[in-house]
Amino acid sequence: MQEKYQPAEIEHALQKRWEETGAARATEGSSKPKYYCLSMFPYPSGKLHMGHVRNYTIGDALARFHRMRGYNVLQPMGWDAFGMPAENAAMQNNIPPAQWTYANIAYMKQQLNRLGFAIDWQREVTTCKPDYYRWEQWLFTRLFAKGLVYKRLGTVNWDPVDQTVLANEQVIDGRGWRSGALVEKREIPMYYMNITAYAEELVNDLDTLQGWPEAVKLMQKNWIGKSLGCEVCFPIVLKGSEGFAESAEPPVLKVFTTRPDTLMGATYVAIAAEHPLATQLAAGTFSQNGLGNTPNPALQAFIDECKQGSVAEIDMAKLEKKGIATGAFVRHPLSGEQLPIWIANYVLMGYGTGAVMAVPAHDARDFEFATQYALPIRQVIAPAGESAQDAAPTDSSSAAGAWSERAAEPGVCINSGVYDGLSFQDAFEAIARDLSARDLGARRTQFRLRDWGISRQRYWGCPIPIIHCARCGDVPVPDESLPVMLPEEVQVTGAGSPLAKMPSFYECYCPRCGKPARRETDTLDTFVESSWYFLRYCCPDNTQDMLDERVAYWCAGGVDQYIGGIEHAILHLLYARFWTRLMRDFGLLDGSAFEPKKLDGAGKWAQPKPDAVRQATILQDGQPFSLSEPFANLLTQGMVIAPTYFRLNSEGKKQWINPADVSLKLDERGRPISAVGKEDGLPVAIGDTEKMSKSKNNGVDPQALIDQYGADTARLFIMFASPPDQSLEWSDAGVEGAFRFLKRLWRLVFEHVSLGLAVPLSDTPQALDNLSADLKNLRRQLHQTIAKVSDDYARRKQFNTAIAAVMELLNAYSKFSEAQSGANDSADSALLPLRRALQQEVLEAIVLMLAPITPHISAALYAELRPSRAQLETAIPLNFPKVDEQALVQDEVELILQINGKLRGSLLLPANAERSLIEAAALASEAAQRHLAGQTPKKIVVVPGRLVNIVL
RNA sequence: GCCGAGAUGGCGGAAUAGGUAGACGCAGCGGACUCAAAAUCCGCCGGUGGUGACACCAUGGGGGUUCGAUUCCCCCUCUCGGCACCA
Repeated sequence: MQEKYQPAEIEHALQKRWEETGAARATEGSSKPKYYCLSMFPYPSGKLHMGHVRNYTIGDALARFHRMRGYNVLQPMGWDAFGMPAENAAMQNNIPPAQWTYANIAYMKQQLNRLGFAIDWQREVTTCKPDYYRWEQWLFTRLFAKGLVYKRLGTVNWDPVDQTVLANEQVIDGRGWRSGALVEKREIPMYYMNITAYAEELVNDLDTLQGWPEAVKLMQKNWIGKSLGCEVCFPIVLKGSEGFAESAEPPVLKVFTTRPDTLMGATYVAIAAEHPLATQLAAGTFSQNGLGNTPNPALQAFIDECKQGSVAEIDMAKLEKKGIATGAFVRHPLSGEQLPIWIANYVLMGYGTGAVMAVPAHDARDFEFATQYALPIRQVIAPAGESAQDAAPTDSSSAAGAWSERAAEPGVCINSGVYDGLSFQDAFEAIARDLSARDLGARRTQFRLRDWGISRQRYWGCPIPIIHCARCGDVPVPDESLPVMLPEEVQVTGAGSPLAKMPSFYECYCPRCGKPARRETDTLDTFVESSWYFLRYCCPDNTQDMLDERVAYWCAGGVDQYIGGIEHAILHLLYARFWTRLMRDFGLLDGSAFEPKKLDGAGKWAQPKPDAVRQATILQDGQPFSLSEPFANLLTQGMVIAPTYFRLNSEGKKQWINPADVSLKLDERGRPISAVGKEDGLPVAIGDTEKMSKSKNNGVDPQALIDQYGADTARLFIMFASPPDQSLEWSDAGVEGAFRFLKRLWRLVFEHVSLGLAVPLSDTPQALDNLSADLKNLRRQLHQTIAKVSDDYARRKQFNTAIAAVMELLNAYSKFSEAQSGANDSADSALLPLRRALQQEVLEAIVLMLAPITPHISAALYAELRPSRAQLETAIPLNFPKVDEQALVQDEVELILQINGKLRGSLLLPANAERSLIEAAALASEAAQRHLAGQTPKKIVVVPGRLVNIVL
């Protein structure tokens, strides 16, 4: 055995062997239970960053742990390869996006292998390759035929100088990031996916996800935002138009409200600037009884003003509330009162009907707006707990005081005529009923969730398989013409869509009538690729079908463990849940659909199916395979965050500087006060601490860490630094400690092995009866540690505490060994063989417990400890240690002694001591006597196995 | 602005079901070994008072429930994530 720990040497040797033997390959149809361990695939941005290392180390640790526990494990990896950064790189470096992407993939794949992840690379999926994206084109055409994909206008950020659509990220302070031009909203035709059709199911099924964090389920629930309320119709009137034609049905303005109980407090209505009524009133095309047909330039000016700025909701929400009275009115559906129609920038066209009834007394936003524009505020709800009499009736703008959150809470109706005195629920019912009777409203369920716009006016994405024909309309590309290939040689300029400038791409013939037609040049949102990649891992080699029955084997009951960043808690996970249901409803995830398929000629899968696969396909708990929820257990990893640094360039734009190129000046307490560039020594501004990202250039490259210390130290350190679901501010202080620990482990094993191997104590049960106290104690700690570590891996998924427990055990081992070497020549040397056997048992267990996290050193050390058993040919050759319950038994326990809840001492008592004995011992103790000073205790609290509290 | 999460020594963090606050590690200080250095090993290490035993204070801030609160409840501050075209 080598005396020194040399990570580079052992890691390279093992990685080579694992690769040669296909150690991480997963095959269907073993008798073991399956465990599908999935990590979110990376965007190939160039290099791995610390977030990747953290994510994939967690995944690998869980995969290896379960393999050691006897599972048939699948751990795949792939590339979320379409997206904007490739186009930006193309512009910056004049390199085609495809070339840039494939180069990054090659580099990052090598980095992943250097970290020793047990990935089954035979299942690698790359989303920018036609053999992947062809299937989403294929499904798109079917979704389109069923109306689950449809076309309508959508609003985008428009850069008027570059004449191009911008992503929200490309809009900085309301300006285009390249041109600096003020961004405008523009409506263009786009394709949408009808996710709202599944809103009910998506929100209801959250309750079935027992393996998901509550926070994620809550965020999804709020995002979908199911609310019960009323649709209320306000008939539109123009001043002076009443009485002309009473019989004529006036057009109505529809609003949605969750608070119909406040309807009598509505003092105006507000519509979004994009609302059709706003457009008509401004243009003078809304007319009634000969009125309202003159254009209103002031309205038009306000609507145009609202068109400025980005479409991002966060920007909209931060806007100062502004509005304009249209001069038009509506009639209150119950009171008949006339209320003014305002156009307001705080009303979103995307939610509900794009119009709201405003109740300033009981809604914070309406209150702010009404206060600003001196609109009436009418209190109609008495706060719960206060009687209706106590609340002063108000009906004037002068009553406007400060807003109190309590005003928005449900209470009892006042100032509401026939509804006075009714509770929220009763008023809701009564008003809904009365509206319904007048045909001016009805109960309605409204979702906050909007349909998913999937068109992108960009090049590096999956082409949308539609052909626009002047005669036939939008025609889906027929199966035999799929895939629509994305040309890989292209000029990206940042102005407009490259595909729209390539006649060779868009010129085509209509598949229906054969006449010249134009191919769609938009590409799909990259969230589409990441919505189903985990299913394709099961069958990436199938050239005949999108999915096959191997999905039924690996995804029975869902992916067993999904691991990824908390930033994906809403969008990605919701889209994946949605797509899984779409594929289910198209029979793609249906056991019976797999069965009769012809699979011959498709390559590998033409082989007879293993029984386990067939059974998974046909029967699962007596039901045919079907999948709705893709991820049974979800671990949302906290962000790896780092400070951002920047300088302003001559145009006033921020140039982000990587933390590696910055040196900090610290104050006495170690806090950064200023920063300078390492190269030039010039000052650098310190920005926020944010998630590592390409756009803020604050990612830390783990490569240096791996080069210096090896993969095991990098893995150990990042897992030890904090629990996986917590965000982690990057600092490499402490890496040294992880490395030291591995060196120390190596040395202790070396010292043990040098004295000759022993048979572990656990293999000689007859010896266990003769253990001395110190042997018993160490062995108890060993098995307590095994129990704790197993629980941390399997249930808690908290690795920092598992590592800490192993470190403690190694400390105890070290003390024990030292004491032993002093005792060797004394009388108890008869115990020497037992001591050696226990040391062997402890070291083997430590090495195995660490194997999921530090697989290389573990495999190498186990080979020294158990040369006969170590099968280094396979990736995870070893069984996880088992707890010996007998070793945990304790004769005496320490109880904490408290007096009035304060720690005053401890008691050593038999583990089975009765309450009376515990109380007596507590009262008799020296500490109790001192504090009691003759007083009689009021009561004594005994918590078995933990503490005694004497209350005075 | 809205939704979600978090805040514990000089630093990362532990305390799993309301029961010893600070495990484990980093940094620091002292010592051993060494010609010396590195490496390694041993000891100390939240604050205040005390020679000491010990006492008091302390888990972002303020209040509450409890024999007992880092943990539960209410209010507030700050930080992080998401907000539909970053992925």
